[in-house]
Amino acid sequence: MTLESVSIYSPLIAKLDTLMQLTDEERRAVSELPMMVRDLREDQDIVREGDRPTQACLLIEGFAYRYQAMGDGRRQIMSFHIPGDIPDLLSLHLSVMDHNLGTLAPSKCGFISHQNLHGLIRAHPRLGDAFWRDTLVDGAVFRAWLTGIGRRNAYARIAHLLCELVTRMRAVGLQSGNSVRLPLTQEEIGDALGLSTVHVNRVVQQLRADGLITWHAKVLTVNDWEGLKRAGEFDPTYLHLRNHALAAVA
Amino acid sequence: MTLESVSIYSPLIAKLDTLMQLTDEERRAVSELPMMVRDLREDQDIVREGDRPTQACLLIEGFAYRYQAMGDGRRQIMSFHIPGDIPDLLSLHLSVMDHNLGTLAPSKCGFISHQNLHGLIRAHPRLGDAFWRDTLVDGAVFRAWLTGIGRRNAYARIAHLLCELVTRMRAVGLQSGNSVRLPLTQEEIGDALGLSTVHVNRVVQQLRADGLITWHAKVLTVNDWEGLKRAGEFDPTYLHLRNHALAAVA
DNA sequence: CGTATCCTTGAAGGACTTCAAATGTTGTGG
DNA sequence: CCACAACATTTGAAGTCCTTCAAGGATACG
Repeated sequence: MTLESVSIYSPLIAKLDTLMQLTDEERRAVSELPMMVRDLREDQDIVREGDRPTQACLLIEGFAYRYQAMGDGRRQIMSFHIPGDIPDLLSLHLSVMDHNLGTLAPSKCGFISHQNLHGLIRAHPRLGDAFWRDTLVDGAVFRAWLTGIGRRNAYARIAHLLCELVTRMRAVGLQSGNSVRLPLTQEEIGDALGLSTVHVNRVVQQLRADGLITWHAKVLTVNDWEGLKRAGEFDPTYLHLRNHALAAVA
Repeated sequence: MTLESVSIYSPLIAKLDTLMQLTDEERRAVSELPMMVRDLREDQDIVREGDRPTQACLLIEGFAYRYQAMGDGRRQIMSFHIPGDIPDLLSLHLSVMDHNLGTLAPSKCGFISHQNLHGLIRAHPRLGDAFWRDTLVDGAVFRAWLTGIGRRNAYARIAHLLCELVTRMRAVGLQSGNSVRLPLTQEEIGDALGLSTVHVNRVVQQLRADGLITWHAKVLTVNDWEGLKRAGEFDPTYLHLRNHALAAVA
């Protein structure tokens, strides 16, 4: 990728590139997609349960997450999202949102109307397949989380989540060395993995003591990748990354 | 639906009907889809983790489930499937299976080649949308399970699962009165909800004692639908059923 | 530099698991 | 149609992983 091609479309193209080999023509079509760009603060809802969106939200910069609110004020976080993701792409074919989407950090978002998305897909069926594929990978991640919450203890669960996030960020070039910028609190980790904040804290300390990670000031560094993978029984197959993207993970 | 139209395609058409209003032309196209029909015994794997299927499996009769095997022999069940479902439809765009698909009861399956499925979608784009939509609902169910396993206690979790299964079966006409045929063991419930068999047993007894259900000889009867819904905090929105299918649930 | 947020620590309690064994049910072949 | 094996459900008791409650530090940001 040349320098001049770095734009608000770069994260999306990098992401699509992990899903499918793009032609120049397809790359051009994507980067002509009309988009309304907005800057969002931290902790802001983008779409809410019950909404009927007419557009989808491409995350360009920042960090987002999806969650379901319980009756008693607790919540279950069901996914974290990084630049290039379109977390509510499912609204293209599911008219009513069954969960919320919000930011975890100050973010830049590009809103794309369903109409334009449908048009792009009609003109470029292979891109349609890539988008469909993207929503299927989304589902695969839910399945992996199910296995973690249902059958793994807290230590393995947290290790697995960290492996997933690092792998996904590396695949779209968001790492620097062995570090990634992770603007997550321990409370959010807990809400994602079905654990209390207190317990997350104790387990994270254990991961540090075991020499697997250092995590400070929203920067996560993996000191022992093999060890962390082993601890979380992490196998990246379920992310269905194309080989070149997996290779970046080593 | 007239009597003469009852065929091996009926479950699929009933299912697609919960997703989208079908035209007669689309109905005809679906029922001309070439299909290799096979009868399967109970407890038989249909597709395994690591496989690269070239066909998808339509469940015509019986009961199926998807699961991931852990290193230590335990497993996490991630979904249950009823006639009309195509549990491995995702293989259409995800080349490698990241989980297993098997039968829970003697079943009749129709195997449809990816090639024919792609052909159908090309000729009838609206059906393609319906299939995409189906995989999105699949994902919505995973999210609902995530919330259950992550944040609900055993009592609510089991109640929620029973509500979901009854609702889905009713939507395609598989109920009889307040009863459905559920060929699930308590062990399988446990493997799906992240609970031990022993604990499932105790909680099911509680549900019975509370007058919500009777469950015997693989037949589940709901005695107090409102009570069961309340116990599981069940809201069917996430199943994204069309109104007519939801109405059948009352 | 103060205040809100996040991280950390200790202690007590609870939901669920594990182990072990008895009882009940279903299907099969003699 | 009974006998028996295989499987599923049920019960009891002990233990554990994780939660909850409570409070003290550290860190970040205006």
